[in-house]
Amino acid sequence: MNQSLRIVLIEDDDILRMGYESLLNDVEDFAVVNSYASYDLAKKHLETDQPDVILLDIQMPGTNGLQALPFIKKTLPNAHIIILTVFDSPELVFEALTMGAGGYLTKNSSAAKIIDAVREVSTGGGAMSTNVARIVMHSFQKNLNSPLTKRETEILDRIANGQTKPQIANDLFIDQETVRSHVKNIYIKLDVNSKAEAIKTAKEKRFI
Amino acid sequence: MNQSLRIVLIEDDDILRMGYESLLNDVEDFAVVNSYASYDLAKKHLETDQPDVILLDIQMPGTNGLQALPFIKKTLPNAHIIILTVFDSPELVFEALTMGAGGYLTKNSSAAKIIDAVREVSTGGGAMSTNVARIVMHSFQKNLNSPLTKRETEILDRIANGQTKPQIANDLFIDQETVRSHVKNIYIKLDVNSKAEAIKTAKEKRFI
DNA sequence: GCTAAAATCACCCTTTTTGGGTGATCCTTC
DNA sequence: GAAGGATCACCCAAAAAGGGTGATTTTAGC
Repeated sequence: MNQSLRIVLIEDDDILRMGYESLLNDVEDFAVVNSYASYDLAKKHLETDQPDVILLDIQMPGTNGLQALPFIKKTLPNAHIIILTVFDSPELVFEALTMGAGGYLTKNSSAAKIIDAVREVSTGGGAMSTNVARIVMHSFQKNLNSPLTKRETEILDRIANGQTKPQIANDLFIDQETVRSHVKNIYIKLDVNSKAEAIKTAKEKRFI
Repeated sequence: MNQSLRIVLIEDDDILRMGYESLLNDVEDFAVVNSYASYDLAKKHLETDQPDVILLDIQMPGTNGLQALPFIKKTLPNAHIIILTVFDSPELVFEALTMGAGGYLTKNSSAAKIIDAVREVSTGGGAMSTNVARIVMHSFQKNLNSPLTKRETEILDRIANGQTKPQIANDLFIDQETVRSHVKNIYIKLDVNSKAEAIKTAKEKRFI
């Protein structure tokens, strides 16, 4: 027989929590096993709840959602967590994703989107609302008008990965002096005079 | 009056191209102004086509979609480009996103998803299919079982950003010797003996 | 085919940074 | 009160960085 997908809600707004609960319970193979108004209230029950998916609000009394994330991950390593919040600042999104959230939805998401997202993350997939996708995609975008040449970019990239000039020279089959020469040009173009500044500037301007 | 959203398709499969064209033309405010079987055929017309959104296949005869991306971006800086392909390898996804694609859809996407995506990217939003979202989210995930302490992580992170030990000491208001001490412990924990190796290992294992 | 930009290498020089060893003190947290 | 974490100290030699100045060769755009 097919087991239902076990879902836990952690959301401090009573109306919303009940709304999500009824929404998700109406889905054939979904079962909201429990719902809590805060992580502090939820934590001692999570282990017995054995959720497959947790919908987690960020703003909550006591331990907030992002703070709770690593603890949940630790007690339930196989649970998939979807952040469900009104906030969509890059900082919060990135923190949630680095902490291992499987999804990040803003609360304007449609019922269908939420149901889709739960199903998606339960199989190890990813789910995010379009505004979050925008933020994430933006973070990947490189500056296409870099003043650095291909070779210079290659070398600066290696410097940013901690390689020394001799190592770079060796890897690229060129002389150390050539690397030095490129680095000097990089410094001039970026108007800096040290590795740290070069990396900082290049990252800020998205040249690397 | 409201202008229609001008769309251009670049897709080498005739059947698919016609299918997308008819799908998108059926949308009230969408207008497929032209469609091409390759970028090489499209390039001289793109400027006059003035598309708002371009659906771009990767696999094509001649210049492929990813190679074409920077050129399109250059001639049409305000056009939004959606990659529409069968491939979803991390490498291709990241390359497309760094090159400035506004969306990345795999070809198993439903008609509704494609229409949504076009509308979304046209307003500067992001769009990706769930399998792509999984790849992208995965790339953010940090290892929550790092052997490094908070301070060690902080310091290794700064090393990875090119800072020298004296600079780090200064920024963190601690002595250089303390930084050295942390670095030594980091090297022991990671079983390495240079910055480059430490950064490499830490990035591979997602400790930073 | 010419010209400019990019990539390559050379040698001058001093200062800074690195990495290894060995040890000690002071918190905090369980 | 014990352990792990964070702090600082002093030994040392080797490595790397950065600044200046100049030259050659390759590649790419008009």
